[in-house]
Amino acid sequence: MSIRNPKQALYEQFAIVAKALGHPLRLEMIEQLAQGARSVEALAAKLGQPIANISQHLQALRRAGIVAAERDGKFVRYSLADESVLSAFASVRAVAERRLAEVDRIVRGYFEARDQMRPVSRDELQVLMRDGLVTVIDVRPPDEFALGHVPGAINVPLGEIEAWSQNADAGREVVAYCRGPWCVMSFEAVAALRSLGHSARRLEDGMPEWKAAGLPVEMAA
Amino acid sequence: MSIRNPKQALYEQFAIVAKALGHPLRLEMIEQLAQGARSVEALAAKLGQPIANISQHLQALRRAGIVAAERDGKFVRYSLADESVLSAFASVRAVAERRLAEVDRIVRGYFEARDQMRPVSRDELQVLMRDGLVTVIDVRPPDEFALGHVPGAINVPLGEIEAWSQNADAGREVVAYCRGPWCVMSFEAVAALRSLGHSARRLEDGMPEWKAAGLPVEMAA
DNA sequence: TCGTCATTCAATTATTCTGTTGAATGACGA
DNA sequence: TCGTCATTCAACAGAATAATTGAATGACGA
Repeated sequence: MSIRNPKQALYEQFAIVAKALGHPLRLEMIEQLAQGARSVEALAAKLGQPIANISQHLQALRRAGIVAAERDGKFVRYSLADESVLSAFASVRAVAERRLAEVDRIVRGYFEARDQMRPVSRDELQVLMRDGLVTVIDVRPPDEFALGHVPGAINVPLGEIEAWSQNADAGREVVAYCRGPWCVMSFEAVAALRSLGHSARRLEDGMPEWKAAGLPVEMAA
Repeated sequence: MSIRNPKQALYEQFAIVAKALGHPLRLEMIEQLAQGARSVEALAAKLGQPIANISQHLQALRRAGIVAAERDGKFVRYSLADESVLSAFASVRAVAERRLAEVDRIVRGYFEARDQMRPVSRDELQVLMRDGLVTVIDVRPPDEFALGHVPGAINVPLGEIEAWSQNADAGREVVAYCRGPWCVMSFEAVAALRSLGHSARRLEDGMPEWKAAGLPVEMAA
């Protein structure tokens, strides 16, 4: 244990990152920080935890290079270190979603007792679209898009995000959605768009919920 | 803590996956399993660990849905549960690479010092092979080679590099690959070949990435 | 049916992690 | 310079995890 070859040392570094992701509260903190920078106090209030506890978890995340700290007046504002954190979060979730039968069960229960913390709600999106303030993209594969999508949305499958973004107005905000709140594709789309300099957010949930809410659905021509 | 809403329960499931990735030995096991299915005994031998220890870590990985078990005669063969595991591994690594200063130091100090030449990308290698310009050697042990290798590659385990090079055309460039971007064997192979007067480079990554990219894989006869 | 043997379980100890408390730090505004 | 207040540190108890040992399982082959 004391004598480590470089290979083992590397694995230890990787393990530090994964271990930092290995706690429910820290994951929740990461999702909060994905919405924007937060002070320790704000995070603590949001998550209903003692401030000192949040502070310590933030230290752990910082040691792993997952979050960055920046002083802003009296506050220290924490934010995600970079976009790669979001994709790591998304792929951990992808493993959990595909493999843990229990997740399905929990997710179903979750739809009934949802709380408020998704970036853009359906109602909010309707207002934004009515006022022409955002571009809405549907990142699902074309066949799913053809079966019904948010009126006015553009179909931009994940693989085409980068090409599409080059012709898009970089100053206009993009709202991405896919299959639902636990679908990774819209996370990845947002991460990709942000790293390309665009302003992007996720829709709170996805197509099935939109249709279930009785909102208009457009079919392919 | 005892009363969990569905959201927290969900984060707990995600945390189980991340926690399972949060141990150097388990990460090493995952890299091994990315090469192909392995028995407990084979893994233990490969990593120099007690069998019971490996078995317990495998249970942890299985609980997290990261590996799958399948009985094969007397042995239980473990393998990665699906492709999403590899991408989770890769994104954890990406976070570590970008953010941990120590990783940079380790990588520069150990890996890059041994390989100042640009590694060969997969696309580049395909062109070089198509045009017959290079000899490709797979420096992994024969058992891993047998489970799948780059078509046309020759299996030259590390210990046989010197003997093999004496019968090889010294004017022909060699491309070596092994288990992946962090596998040391191809670095050492390239270093050995260069010191023997050959022209040698590494493939940028290794076998699991080649297979994951959907490129053809050849099995042993 | 029985022995073999790869694998798993159970129990132990050492280590690490978690959450709480209260005190210390240190930047800002007066 | 000093008080205020967001944040961090230090220290503790309780819980979880890791590695080791030896015994128990249970599927295969004879």
